[in-house]
Amino acid sequence: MQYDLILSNIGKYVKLTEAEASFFTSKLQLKEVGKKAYVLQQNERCRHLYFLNSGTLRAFHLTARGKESTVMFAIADWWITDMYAFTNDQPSVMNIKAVEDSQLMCLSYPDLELIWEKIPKFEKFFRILMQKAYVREQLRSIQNLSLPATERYDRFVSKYPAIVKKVTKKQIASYLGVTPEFLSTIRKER
Amino acid sequence: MQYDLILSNIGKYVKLTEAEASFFTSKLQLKEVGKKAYVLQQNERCRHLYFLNSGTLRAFHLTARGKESTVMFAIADWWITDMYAFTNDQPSVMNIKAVEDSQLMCLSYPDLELIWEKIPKFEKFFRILMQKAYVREQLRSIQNLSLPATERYDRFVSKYPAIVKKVTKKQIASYLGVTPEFLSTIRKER
DNA sequence: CGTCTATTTGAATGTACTCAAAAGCGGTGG
DNA sequence: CCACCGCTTTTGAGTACATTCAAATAGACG
Repeated sequence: MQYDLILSNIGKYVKLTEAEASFFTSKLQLKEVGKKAYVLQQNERCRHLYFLNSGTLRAFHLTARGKESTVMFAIADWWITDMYAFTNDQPSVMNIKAVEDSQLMCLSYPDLELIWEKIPKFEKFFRILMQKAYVREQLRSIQNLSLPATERYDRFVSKYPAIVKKVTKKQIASYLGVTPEFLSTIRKER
Repeated sequence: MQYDLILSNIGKYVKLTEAEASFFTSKLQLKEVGKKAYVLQQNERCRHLYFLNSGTLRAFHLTARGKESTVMFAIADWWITDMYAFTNDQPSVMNIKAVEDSQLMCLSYPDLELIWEKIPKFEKFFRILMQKAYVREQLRSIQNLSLPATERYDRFVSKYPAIVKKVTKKQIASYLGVTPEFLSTIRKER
């Protein structure tokens, strides 16, 4: 049922007892959002950490001049939030918006703290989650600095084929840091 | 003495007993490196996590064409390693090199696992460390995508004044993703 | 079917790069 | 202690990559 995916996601890294699993799931809230709905608006407080049961979300930063920069995409089995805003209780620096109808599990920060306190294994799980997220971002930085746009596109397509199927070229362009027009000319060369 | 800085760094987030602190420090190895010495070479295995007691290190990726991209700088009180290579036991994707004479504490992965096992508080500490590192990288990505080089430079200078004092303009340029020549023209406008 | 947005195409522009060379600076050895 | 050497930084000219703007085409959705 609705908790299967999230429990198996956690189960990849730590083993929970029945009691621990049910304590954890008791803190989860189910949320369904329609395509184009905002899960989080920039400058709002970010109250929840989200886990995607199904659908696709996109996190993006919006500048004063209206330029969008995609921070990340999330599909089923991914965790997503504005980690800066969530953990520091600060106005969020990004929007999170549904690319298609999505079902998510929500976890509040106070509940997460309860979980950490009661089940230390969750500290380990989130340590691993944050470690992987850090490595992912660092590798992305290296690629952005060292590779031309054309290779960044090729690598994105081969690394995230499932995401490529779901999102628009314009959204990929804003993830790669190029304009949609330029991505179009890159793709023509392929 | 040599453990004061690292213990106070950890103490910001978790409280250790005397016994825990001494178990932890028993796993640390002191290392001194001279200016320009390599702490890690790209493609080597990355056996250690490092904490800087003093000095300055720079982590950078080197492309086939010889282009350097600075991943991060570290000064006293910072942790640094090739997190990808360290945690996955893979060939490292970056070099780590001393910008000036430096003193570091080294921790091996097997020892870190022992510490996690014996003192779960360290899972929490590293969860927080990884979380902050993730947030830092994510904010850097957003800036790289949304800001022109000139503003990225201004923000770097105001965010990391202590690092600016230690490293060359060329190294800052490779962190910002511009050529030294272009950074020079940016600075002229200031 | 009509509207809205995404995608493509092309022309003009600008930002950042390459290459070359001069100037500055720090370290080293005679 | 000073002269030289190597590397960093600056400067400038020419170039290339990527952007902006405008408009046509194509797709998605009600």
